[in-house]
Amino acid sequence: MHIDAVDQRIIASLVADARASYAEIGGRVSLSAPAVKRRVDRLRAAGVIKGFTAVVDPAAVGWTTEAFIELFCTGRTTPAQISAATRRHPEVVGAYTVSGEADAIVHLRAADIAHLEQTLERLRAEPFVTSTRSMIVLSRLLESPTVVAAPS
Amino acid sequence: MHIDAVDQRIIASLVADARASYAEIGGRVSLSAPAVKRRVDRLRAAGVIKGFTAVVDPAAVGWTTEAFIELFCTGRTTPAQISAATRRHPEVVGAYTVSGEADAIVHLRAADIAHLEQTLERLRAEPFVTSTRSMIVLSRLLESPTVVAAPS
DNA sequence: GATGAAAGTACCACGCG
DNA sequence: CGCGTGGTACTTTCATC
Repeated sequence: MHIDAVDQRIIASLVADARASYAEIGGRVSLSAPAVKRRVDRLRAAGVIKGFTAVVDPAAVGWTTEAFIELFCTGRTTPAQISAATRRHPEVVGAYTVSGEADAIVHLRAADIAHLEQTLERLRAEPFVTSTRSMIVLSRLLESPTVVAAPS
Repeated sequence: MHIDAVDQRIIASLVADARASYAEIGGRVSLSAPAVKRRVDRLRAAGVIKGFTAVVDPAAVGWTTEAFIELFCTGRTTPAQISAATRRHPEVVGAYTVSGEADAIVHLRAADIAHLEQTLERLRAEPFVTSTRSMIVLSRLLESPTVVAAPS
């Protein structure tokens, strides 16, 4: 699947405002509304655009505490196991296997410290977890929903 | 600002599909389209809903490499300094000050390892950075765009 | 370009303090 | 009685063919 410069600009438009009309996007990229729609449909079908979502302030819905947890796992732990385990916890908003000391890093979001501690305890109870190292988020400096700029 | 159960369901609807029509959301929460629009406008004005965005597959736009970088800073470094510095780099998709050994954690997304290394070098060149520790992401197991479930 | 749907606006009705 | 919230009616804009 090839993504040209116009596709890039359409994607950038939708990332900036997913509720923009096709006509509005078309005006920005010099295309008619139906032409934009066809491209968007194609991008969605190709999996480039996975969907459209609202950006919600976590604090406003009561989730004020955040942490990154480094997971240290037993020798024979597969990414699939970690994935399955983290998926069971709704507090997990991100999970990645990484190189370095730790085997994985988990991004948690909870209502408060007590809730976070409780989630951490549940994570530590997973059989393959040997130890964890917590980094409580003191302040969120930056968080881009997505990035679409072309690679330099 | 008070968010009631209906607001929660509207938010959940929009997180699931930001391009849903007001009538469609209204059908789900038993409200008329204008009533839904009024609530959405109110939620946006209050900053609960920060905006609407497209969820894009980073790999599809050529950004295949990802890392978390722990930053260790000089004694008198303010969060504002870190924020300003990370904001200058488009590869930074998230930045947080944290408790623990490191002072901050930075989430990077780059085209490839070379691009990542180059970005890391630029970050390390910031005057307040004394050292860094990199965790290259081997696989992304999970990444929720947003969370809206009510705190338990 | 034409048609049907959705967004956006205006105005009125109801319930609560 | 004023304020908040919801509904209906209507106009304009957009999606879709």
